[in-house]
Amino acid sequence: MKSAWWHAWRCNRCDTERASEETRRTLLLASFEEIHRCGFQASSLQNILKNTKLTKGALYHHFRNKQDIGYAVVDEILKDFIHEQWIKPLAQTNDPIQTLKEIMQYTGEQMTQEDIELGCPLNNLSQEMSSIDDGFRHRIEGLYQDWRVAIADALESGKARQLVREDVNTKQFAIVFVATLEGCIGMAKSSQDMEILQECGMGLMDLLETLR
Amino acid sequence: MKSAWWHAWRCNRCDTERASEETRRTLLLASFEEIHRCGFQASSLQNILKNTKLTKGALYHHFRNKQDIGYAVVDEILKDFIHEQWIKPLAQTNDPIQTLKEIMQYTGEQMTQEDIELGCPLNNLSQEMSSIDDGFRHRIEGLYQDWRVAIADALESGKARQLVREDVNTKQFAIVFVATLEGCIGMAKSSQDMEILQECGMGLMDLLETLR
DNA sequence: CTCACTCCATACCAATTGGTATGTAACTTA
DNA sequence: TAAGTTACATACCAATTGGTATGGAGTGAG
Repeated sequence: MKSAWWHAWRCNRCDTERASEETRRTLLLASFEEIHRCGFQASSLQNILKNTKLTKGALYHHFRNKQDIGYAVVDEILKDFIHEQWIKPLAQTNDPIQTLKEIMQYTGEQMTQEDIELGCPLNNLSQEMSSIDDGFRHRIEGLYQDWRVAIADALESGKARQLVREDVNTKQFAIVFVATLEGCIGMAKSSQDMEILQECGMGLMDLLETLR
Repeated sequence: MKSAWWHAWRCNRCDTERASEETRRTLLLASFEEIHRCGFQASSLQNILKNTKLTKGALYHHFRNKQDIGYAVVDEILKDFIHEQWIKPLAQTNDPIQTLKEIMQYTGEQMTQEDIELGCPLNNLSQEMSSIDDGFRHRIEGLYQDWRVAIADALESGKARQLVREDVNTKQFAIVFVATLEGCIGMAKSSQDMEILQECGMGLMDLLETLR
């Protein structure tokens, strides 16, 4: 039945459906945090449920199994993050180099001590699960691919505007850029030293400037 | 009792001590491989023992607990690897840039498909355990520190020989170099694509050349 | 010969794991 | 009103986990 406008006024079905989506979202966010803290394999469904005050009934109603939860975290939460933080700004910018530096600076400033300790959730999951579960690997590699393509495309369009040197290998640079960024965050994670992150960031910024 | 030379001829004590060290080494290597495959937390003592055909009695005779095994893997196996592969060659070289490129090339060529899939054991452990266990973190960070210092020192000595530009920030470069290298291996791991590793390697090689 | 010590095997343990079966309240549909 | 579906909660399960207690074979010391 199509919902007419007057159904918005107290449509019980809509209410419960919205509530259901909300609990699913709650489960998903709690799962993301648990996985971010402990890794996927060491993450415990008990802990997730403890934090949400929900039960296994709820969890296994919305997800088929633990693997399904992990996949959903990548497909929904991590994907959203990459798109909002990187891909959308890059798709709109006129000056890709400037935008890349701005995103780096912004995310660097937003980072708390805990963020540094926990590291990049995408990289964490990638390093842990890529060699163990192909479902994870394909999803994660897809995200990295989107990310790199967005950077390369932005740099190519920067060439057209003569804001990027013509001889730059944009595809290769995108690979190195993402790799270096993840590497830097990883270094900061193990050293738990903000200075290391900044030194790394500076190095990357310098590298970016060489593209002009 | 000091062992005189004639004790070498059938010293039963020495035999058993050597055998004991050997089983410890067997356990340690099997643990390293299991951890490299599954990560530390997901690694199973049962699997380790299954591969060695030893038992828990042996394992808990040589190690206090699972954590102790992980620490020993870092302190002995990973440390040895970094020192042999990177620190020693860098300490002896006259041309640090050339040596860095040679090590990269050599390790790149030696890498099997499985090595790419499993990634760098040091980085794997670092990303998994740094935020969870400070014992791991300190040990791993110590290794990274040694590694970076070796690179920076080599580059500094390269300055004296005018093989490295005077204005190079060697300490910062060492950080970026190690971060990028680990990032590249991580990218190759999730993409399972040798080409990605080579593109990354090329980028790093180019970066190295800018130091001359 | 006896005692103690090293090195390792066997058997067992509580705790935790992901997963399932069943129950039930709320709501929609017929 | 009766039947069916959704959205959970509760109770339970086998399997696996890291860890321990005990035992025994081999060896050196006294």
